[in-house]
Amino acid sequence: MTKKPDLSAQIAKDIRDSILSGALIVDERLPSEAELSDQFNVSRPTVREALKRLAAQNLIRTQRGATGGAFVKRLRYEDAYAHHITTSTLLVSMNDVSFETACEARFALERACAPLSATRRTPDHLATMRAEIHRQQQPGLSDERFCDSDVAFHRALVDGADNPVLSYQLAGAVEAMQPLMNMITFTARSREQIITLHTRIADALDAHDAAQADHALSELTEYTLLLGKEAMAERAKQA
Amino acid sequence: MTKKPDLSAQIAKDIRDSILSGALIVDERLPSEAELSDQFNVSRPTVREALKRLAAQNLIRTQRGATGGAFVKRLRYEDAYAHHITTSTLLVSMNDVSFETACEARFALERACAPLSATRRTPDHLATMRAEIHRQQQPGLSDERFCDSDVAFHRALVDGADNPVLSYQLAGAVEAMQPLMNMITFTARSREQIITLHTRIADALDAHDAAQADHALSELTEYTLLLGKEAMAERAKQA
DNA sequence: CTTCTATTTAATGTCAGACAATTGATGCTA
DNA sequence: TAGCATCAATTGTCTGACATTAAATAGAAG
Repeated sequence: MTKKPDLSAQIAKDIRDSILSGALIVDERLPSEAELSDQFNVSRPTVREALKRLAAQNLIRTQRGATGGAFVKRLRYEDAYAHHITTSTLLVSMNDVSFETACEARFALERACAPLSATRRTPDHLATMRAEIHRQQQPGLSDERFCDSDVAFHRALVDGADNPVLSYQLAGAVEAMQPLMNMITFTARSREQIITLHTRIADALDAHDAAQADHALSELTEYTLLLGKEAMAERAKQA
Repeated sequence: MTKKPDLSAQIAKDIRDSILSGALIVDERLPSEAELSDQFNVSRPTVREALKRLAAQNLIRTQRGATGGAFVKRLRYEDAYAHHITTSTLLVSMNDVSFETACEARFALERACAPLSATRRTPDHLATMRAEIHRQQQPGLSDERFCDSDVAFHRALVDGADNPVLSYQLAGAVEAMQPLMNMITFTARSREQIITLHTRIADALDAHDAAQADHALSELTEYTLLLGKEAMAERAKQA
C-alpha cells in the first residue's frame, strides 16, 4: 500500500488543488521558485519540475525578469481546445474505439446542437457552411482535404449554437473521428451524397427549420456509418 | 516576431508530436534521459522538465530501476476523465460562463444520450438511478450531497448509452456545472419536483420509451434553468 | 541442477551551486 | 521632463554529484 512519492508530482498536486479550490485566483503570482523550494523543503529543480507540470496543463504561465514569476493563468478556450482534441484523438486510437462508436457519439452530439443552431446561427455561420460545401465540390480535392472541409462544415454547425461549452465538448468528438474518417476512400458518388445532405442541413438552418436539420443529420449519420462499414470491410479483406 | 525559445517546451513538443504521429507507439520506451540530453544537446534537467510536461499530460509514464525509463503510456479513460473534468470546470469558472449557457449545454448533450440509453441501459444502470433517486429523498440531505447524487444519477443515464466517447465528453459538461449547481439552495418543494422528473426519466428508460425520457429531460432543463435564475437573482440582491 | 541470496548495474529521483538571459525598477544625466 | 545606464529579482540552463529503485546476474547453499 505504500504510495510512490514523487516530490514534483506531489507539489504540483498541492498547487493545483490551491488553484482548483480558489485559494489562488487568476493572475495571482505564485511565490518564486526559491521561496517554493524553501516552503516545500525541496530543491529548486524539483520545484521547477512541478511548475512545468502545471504549465503543461495550462494552469500557470511564467514570465522572466525582475517582476516575473509564475502566475495562475486564465484558461482560454483556444488553449484548452488543442489539449482536448489531442486527448480525445489518443483516447480513440489507443483504446481501439470502433468507427461505429465514434461516429455514433459524434452525430448524437451534433444533433443536440442542431436545434440551437437553427435558432441562433448567424449569416456568418451559414456563409462558412456554404463555402465549405462549395469547396467539397471541387473536382481534384484529395480525400484528406475533403475530410478537413467536412470537419470545418460541422464545426460551423456546432458554433452556430453559440454556446462555447457545447463547442468545446463537441470539438473533441468531431476531431477525434478524423483519423477514422481518413481511412475512408470517398468516391465521386459518395461525395455527391454527402454534399447533398450538407446542403439540406445548411438550407434547414437557413430556414430555422430544426426538424429538417435533424432529419438530414440523421440520414448523414446512417450514410457515414455505411461508408465506414464498407471501408472496414475493404481493410479487413486486404489483411 | 522573435519566438520565445523554451527548450523544455520545444523538446516536449517534439516528443509529443512523435507520439501523436505514431512514430512512437504505446509501451515503447523512450531513450534514457542521458541519451535524450545528447540527442537534443541540452542538459539532463532540461530533458527532465520536458518529460514531466509529458507525464502531466498522461502521455508517458516513468519507471525507475535497471530496465526503467520513460514509456509511451496507453491513455486510459480514467486518467483522461480527471483531467477533462478539471479543465472543463476551470473553463466555466474562469470565463464567467453563465448558468444558462452551462445548463443548456449539459442538457442538450444529455438529451442526445437519452435515446441510446433507452435502448441499451442495463438493469445495473436502472438500479443506480433508482438508488440515487432514493438517496435524494432522504430528509437531512445537504444541498451539496443532493447535487452529488444528481450528478451520479445523470452519469448513470449517460453511461446507459454504452458509448465511452459519449460518456467522456458528457462528463465534462455535467461535472463542470456542479459548482454552479452548488450555488442553488434546494427547497423541499424543488427537490420534490426534481425527484418526480428523475423518476419519470428512470421509468421511461425502464420502458425503453425514448420520447418520454426526452420529454421529462426537457422539463427538467426548464425547471433547472428556473432554479438557476432564482438563485442568481437572490445572489444579485445580496450584493 | 535448482533455489535462494547478495551483488552489480542502469536507470530515474533529488540535491547543491553556479552562470546566463530577461525585464521592470531605479537613479543618474542632459 | 525625457532619455539612458545600471541594478536587482527572477526564470532558464548547465554541471556534477549522490540517493533510490528494481531488474539482471553471479554466487552460495541445498
